[in-house]
Amino acid sequence: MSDLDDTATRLVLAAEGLFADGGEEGTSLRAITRAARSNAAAVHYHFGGRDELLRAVLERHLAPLAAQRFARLDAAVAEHGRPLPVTELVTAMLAPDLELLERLRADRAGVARLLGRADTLPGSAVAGLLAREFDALALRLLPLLRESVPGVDPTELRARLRFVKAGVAHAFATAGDGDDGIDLGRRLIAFAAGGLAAPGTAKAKKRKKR
Amino acid sequence: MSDLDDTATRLVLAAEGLFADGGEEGTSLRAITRAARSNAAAVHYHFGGRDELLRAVLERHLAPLAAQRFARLDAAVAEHGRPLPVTELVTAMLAPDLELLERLRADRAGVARLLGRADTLPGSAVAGLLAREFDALALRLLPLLRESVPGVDPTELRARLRFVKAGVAHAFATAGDGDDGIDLGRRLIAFAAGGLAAPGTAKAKKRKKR
DNA sequence: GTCTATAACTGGATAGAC
DNA sequence: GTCTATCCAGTTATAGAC
Repeated sequence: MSDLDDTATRLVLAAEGLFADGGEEGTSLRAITRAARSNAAAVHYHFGGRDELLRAVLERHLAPLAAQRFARLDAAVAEHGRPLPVTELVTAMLAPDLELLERLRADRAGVARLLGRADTLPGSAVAGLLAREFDALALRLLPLLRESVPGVDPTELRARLRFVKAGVAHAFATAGDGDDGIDLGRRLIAFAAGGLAAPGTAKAKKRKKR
Repeated sequence: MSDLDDTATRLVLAAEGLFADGGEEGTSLRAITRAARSNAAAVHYHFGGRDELLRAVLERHLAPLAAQRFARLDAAVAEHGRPLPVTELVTAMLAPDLELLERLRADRAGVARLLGRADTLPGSAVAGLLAREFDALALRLLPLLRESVPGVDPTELRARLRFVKAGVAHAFATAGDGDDGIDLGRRLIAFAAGGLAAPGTAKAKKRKKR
């Protein structure tokens, strides 16, 4: 661990703490450099500016999550075969997020809230990052989901995946609000499974054939 | 309409437009007063400061919504009696929001996105406002929901209501992203109804009796 | 790679005239 | 109620010594 007190690492960690409980726009570069016992020039040298530093903070958590989600899906398919039961599918796709949330809730709830806000942040440095991750996940997930929930239009399934994502983001964004207890993960999985498996909003189709 | 070009009204409207497509912290008081053809002193005279102006912008949209939701619920109960079918319950609680979203999507998507971000805004001027509205709605909704979805723990139902709220917020926050079509409202209602009605996460209960 | 010093601005707030 | 003028603390970014 030669980078434990590497300047760049100290900056990312300090930024994480301050962005977490001060808001992204509310915390200044100066506050960060003060906390990291560094200076503004170092931030520009290592990251290029304040926005890219925020991006680095988020990616440090999000990149591992994405990898874990894919691994869990592979494992679930290997264990249960296809079609995957909806609950297994939902559990596999949400487990890494929920485990991270559980880890953060104890002593770093602010970081969880920051991650929960991430995909609605106005700043452009972050936009796209989350969108690309969602697209990649949806690409892997939709074929499985279509088998698990037959009879629902694919574009509707994709919309439902977005709602599930919103639920996850909400769980992160409200971490530490008190009453959201330790069952939140199980409850979110049950809710998401029910929502994904709901009957489709079949309307009068305008297909070539009828 | 004596207040059409009232200074306070001009300020609120200008602020709405700029907060909407510039981010809440990204737009300055000066930009707002320039757009409203007014000045900083007027903002402080009428609202007390920049944060309270943001609060006024949000409340102008949120207050009518809250009233409409209660009215729709009353109407739904009057029409369908109790217990209310889940889909009717969900439709009644979400219709005002979805109609507002539809109205905004055409030419004021930025305002929709602002409202969607509202309950995760770090600033303290807004916090509590949304929380109080949710509490009031949940107080009215939970008794109805317990009848419509029997056999699920009340605290779990409350958690599910939060997930539904998150879905609504998400729909607003992503307004104008392109692919989220005109069916989003119907789809959200179907998803929410399915999630609310899902089987409870019954676990080994530790009750006095067993 | 790291720092100090400073440039070049913009922020919200307010006093006080009208 | 409305404005101008002003205060000053705050911001990011960078030049240039070490």
